[in-house]
Amino acid sequence: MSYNPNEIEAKWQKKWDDEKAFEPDDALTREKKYILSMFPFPSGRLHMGHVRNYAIGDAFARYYRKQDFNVLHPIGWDAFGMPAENAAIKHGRHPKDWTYSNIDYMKKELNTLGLSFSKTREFATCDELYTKWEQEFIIKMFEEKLLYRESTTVNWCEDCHTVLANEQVEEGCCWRCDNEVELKEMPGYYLDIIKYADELLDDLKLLEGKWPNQVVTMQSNWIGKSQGLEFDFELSEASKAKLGGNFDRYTVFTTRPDTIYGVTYSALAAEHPITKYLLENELLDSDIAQKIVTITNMTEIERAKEGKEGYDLGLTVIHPLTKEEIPVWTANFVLASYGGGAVMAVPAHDERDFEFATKYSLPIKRVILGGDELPYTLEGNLENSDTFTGTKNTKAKAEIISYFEEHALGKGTTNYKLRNWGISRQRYWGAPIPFVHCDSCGLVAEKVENLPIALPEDVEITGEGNPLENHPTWKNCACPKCGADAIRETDTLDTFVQSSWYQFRYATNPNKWNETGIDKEEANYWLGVDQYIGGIEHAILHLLYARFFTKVLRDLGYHDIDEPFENLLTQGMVLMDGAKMSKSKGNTVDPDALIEKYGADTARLFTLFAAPPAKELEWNDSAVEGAFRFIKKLYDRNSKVNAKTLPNIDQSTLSKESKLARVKVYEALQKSSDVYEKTFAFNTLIAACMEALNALDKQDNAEVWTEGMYIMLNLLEPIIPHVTTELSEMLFSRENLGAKFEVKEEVFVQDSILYMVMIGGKKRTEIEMNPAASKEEILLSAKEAGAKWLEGMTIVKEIVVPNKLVNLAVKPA
RNA sequence: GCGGAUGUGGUGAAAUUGGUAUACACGCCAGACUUAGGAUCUGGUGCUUUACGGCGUGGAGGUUCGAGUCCUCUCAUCCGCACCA
Repeated sequence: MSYNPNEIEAKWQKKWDDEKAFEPDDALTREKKYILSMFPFPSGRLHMGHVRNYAIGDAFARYYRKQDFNVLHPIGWDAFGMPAENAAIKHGRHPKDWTYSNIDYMKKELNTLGLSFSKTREFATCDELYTKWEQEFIIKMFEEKLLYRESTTVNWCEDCHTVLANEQVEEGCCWRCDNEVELKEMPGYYLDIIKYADELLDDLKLLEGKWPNQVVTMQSNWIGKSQGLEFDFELSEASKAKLGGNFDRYTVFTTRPDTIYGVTYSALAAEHPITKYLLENELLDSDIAQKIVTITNMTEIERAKEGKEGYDLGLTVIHPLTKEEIPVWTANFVLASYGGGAVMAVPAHDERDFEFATKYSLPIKRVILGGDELPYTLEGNLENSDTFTGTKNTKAKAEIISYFEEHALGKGTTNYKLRNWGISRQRYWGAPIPFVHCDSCGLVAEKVENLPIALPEDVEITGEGNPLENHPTWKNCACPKCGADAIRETDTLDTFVQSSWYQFRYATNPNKWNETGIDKEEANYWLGVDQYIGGIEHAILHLLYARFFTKVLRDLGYHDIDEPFENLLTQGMVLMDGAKMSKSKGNTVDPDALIEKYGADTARLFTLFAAPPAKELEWNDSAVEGAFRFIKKLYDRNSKVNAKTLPNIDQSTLSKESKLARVKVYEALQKSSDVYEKTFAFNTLIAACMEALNALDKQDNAEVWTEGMYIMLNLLEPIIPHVTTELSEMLFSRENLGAKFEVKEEVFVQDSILYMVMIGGKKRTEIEMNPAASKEEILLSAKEAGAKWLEGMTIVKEIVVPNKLVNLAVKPA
């Protein structure tokens, strides 16, 4: 019978379903492994990236199941989001209908891959039951003041008609549609992620060595912690008067308090309240005012491209130490969103300040010695700095902060680049934010017993405005506090909120899903995820938010876990002709067609064999053929097996070829645990199995064949489960799949050992030695064999590396 | 600019962590079987040289009996952040 993947695969997929073979054990007693591939967005069809992601995850899950771990390997659907609404706009389909029918279709596709998912724990994040618990968390966060509403300048994508979080802006463009992001002032809901910045940063240490370095550093840079001094500049009397007595002072932040005596001007952001006041009250020349307004209309990227630009505001402040009067400018390089939107400028020791001062002929005052050229930004002793003169600048930082604190002029403080997470989206297809606006009570959280606040089904989605806002009745409600007529919040939650806690939802037994969002005991048992697998594109967004949510939910008492994902494997992209597969480029491979032609096992084998998982995977049709050939060959060799159990082999009776075959089989066995637990180099494990099969093929001992197949089918089962299970059932009644193997050392004992002979560091010849030969005997043989190259030479050093080589260092006699 | 990675045959990639570089696979070449082969099987395949040999892991040095692996410098490519005071 020849290999027929479609038949075999359908058979085992059905059997696994019928046997409910992959459900975790409800008794939380055994040691566990939680294996999770990032859940998919139900876009409509599976792509090769999914295949790779789930093939890797499945290999881990099946491996650990075989090692007797209690394995949780779930799947679900990240189901809210813009594409559902875009489909509605384009094809007139309801987002809910579009989403759930996509899920149905993709579920079938996933099923043909033979993945060992728990099927009872599957859910979609748009299920109302999921929304219900998410809304509960949101309300709790509001009660704990981790969630607040404020009106501020936000990133707005006109294409998506919604606000974006900072993390969702890539080079000034929307992460989803690549449209240029605009700035807009509007109210929204924020989660206080900055409150957790220190823990998020510090706990990265726990992930070192378990997460890719790159991801750890990216998160650390994104949080962007810096320490320094915060102090106030007091405005001069004349300036106070000019500002109508509305301002006395403003705060600045610096990481370089050591340069405080070098301050020659101060600069405010165009959005700073003082700048705004001057504009609104027409206290500036009209052409300057006009130019400042132009700056406020530009994004940060545009401002950066523009070069340094600024205007004298005609104000002065008092230097806190020298009491000198210092001019105040507005400058386009001062960011409104960081450090209070105002800076002290030290042109002598800061490149930006220097550039600006040079352009506008502002004074430059040197306060650190070292180098000839300005700006000087390296270390050195202070000068022109009153009592601090002569102190090393690194030391002076702390001393000056202390001085400010002692004299109540300012304080040491920490700043982060991280901004609070804006979670409102002005879209329909998301989880409604469970709040109500009441004329008398203000912002009120919905009562928990009223959850979920579900989406109305009868909406018109046109792409114009917020569909919930436009709905005639949905937003009308009673205030949960006073009962008066009130208006429901029409913003929905960012979809990243859903993916921030799904790992806990899976861990909760579905029979409790009605009663609780997260079961504490089960969460504590299953989490953290022992192996998380997904794309590097989530290095900041999802992975940072999920870490944050984990800590918040811990502090709200839902569980005791600090980090959600213990080990992270970021898989590389699937490429074709050197470019990422995409519909628009037309360089895609359809997984369905591939499975139809070769079967799921070939698809899985190829994706794991062609490259190590973290690397990019270049698609190659003929290499897919190669993977198929290997499976076919493996299948054909079932006729070589002559027993149903693992034979006891007398090593001494074997031919050289049979001995080598056993070596290869046991080498593959040795490799296996290393690959699953340390290196993740599935490609090398597969190569080792190919070598073993090639070596078996070069000999004809039926017992060696039986042993080889018995072991190899076990090793390959996590990678190509259908064909291995089929063969295993046929040959060994599946007993080898659960078997544990000892590496038999006698297999590696050789009759003779080949030593390489190096003379003068160059490989010259080889000698064959008895394994029991002494060092002296080996050297003697080596010298005999290498006599030709030793002529006229004196040996200065003799090195024997056991079982490997002899190296004779020589020099001319 | 800052940070993180990566550079090995025609291609995807290995190398027990300092010990015979190129395992495994694709491709290519030759042969067998075939009406045919884009099926299957067998053998070969780093470069160079008639040969002995020489040279080869981006480049240049260094450490070592011995370096793809360690050190110094350098080049190239990819990714992330980017006026964060």
